[in-house]
Amino acid sequence: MIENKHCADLTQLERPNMDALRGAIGYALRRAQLSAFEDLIHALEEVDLRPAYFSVLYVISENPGLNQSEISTALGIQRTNFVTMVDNLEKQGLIVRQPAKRDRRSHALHLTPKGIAVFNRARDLHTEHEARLIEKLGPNGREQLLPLLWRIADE
Amino acid sequence: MIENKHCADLTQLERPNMDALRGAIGYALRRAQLSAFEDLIHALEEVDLRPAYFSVLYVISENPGLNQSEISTALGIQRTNFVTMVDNLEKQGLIVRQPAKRDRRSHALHLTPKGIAVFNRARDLHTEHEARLIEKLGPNGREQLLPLLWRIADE
DNA sequence: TATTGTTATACTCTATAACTATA
DNA sequence: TATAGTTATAGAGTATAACAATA
Repeated sequence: MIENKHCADLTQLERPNMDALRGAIGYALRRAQLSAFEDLIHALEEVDLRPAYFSVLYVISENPGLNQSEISTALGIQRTNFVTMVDNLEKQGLIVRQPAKRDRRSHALHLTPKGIAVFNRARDLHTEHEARLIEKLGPNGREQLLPLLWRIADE
Repeated sequence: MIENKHCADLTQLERPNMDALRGAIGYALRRAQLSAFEDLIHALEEVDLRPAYFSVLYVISENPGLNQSEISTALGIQRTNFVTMVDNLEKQGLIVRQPAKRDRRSHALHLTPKGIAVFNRARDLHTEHEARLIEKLGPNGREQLLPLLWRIADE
């Protein structure tokens, strides 16, 4: 008798056997990514940024003056969808499109002073998020995990 | 002089410095998950299944007769969105909603004979996909990676 | 001719509120 | 009163095709 009659109704749901799926790398990657993003999305609400927008500010911050194609390609975002993201970040007053000198087709992206301030706060929030993940992973977990993930992601 | 004058035009794009982002666990998880799914999505095209639909067939296959809430909860899919997925799988003739015996509100899900055949083929395609990931990860890569991912995903 | 940025568009995924029938 | 399933709907995110300006 596994069920306790006194509290059996607390959970009517049968727990499916998930053993095989939990052994699938892609499924585990998906669930881990969703769990990590759930935490990050919540953490970045304070600065009104979604994870993808934070990553765009990150790349611009470390590479000011690059054009949209260079940034979107590096992030794995299609140019066409990147336009909307740049529009939104510009509306928020966080970045500006400046006329590029060498190629008049392209726009050099830069953070505004407000963009720098918001990004600095976002980076702190992200660092706290990262610390929570590292605590979950345990000793050396991050150092083991990162190279494995990039072996899958690179190329 | 890094650029070679004879082939400099092959890549006009400057490569952004991505070092900091590549050290972020969440970003690495995202890129790895997208890369893995790109392969799986392509692999499952033959059987006209998306990864999430394959995971549903997987759970039903190993747990026939469970209701929609039990399966969707285990997969982290909201009940409300799960309805459309069950509709689509039923339209494809892969599963059936059967009247549950104990609770007339719920539907017991089962694979049809066609569903079993399609799932068996999908599982083979998935096994080949998994082998490609394992090859990328190298020796013991999978055994190191899986527990780390579930440490992040569980709870 | 090729590339940068853009618009338009469509499809998938995800999230919330409210309803119905049963429990 | 709570739960299983459903509907409706809105917002992200993602994909393709086509265009103007510039290279």
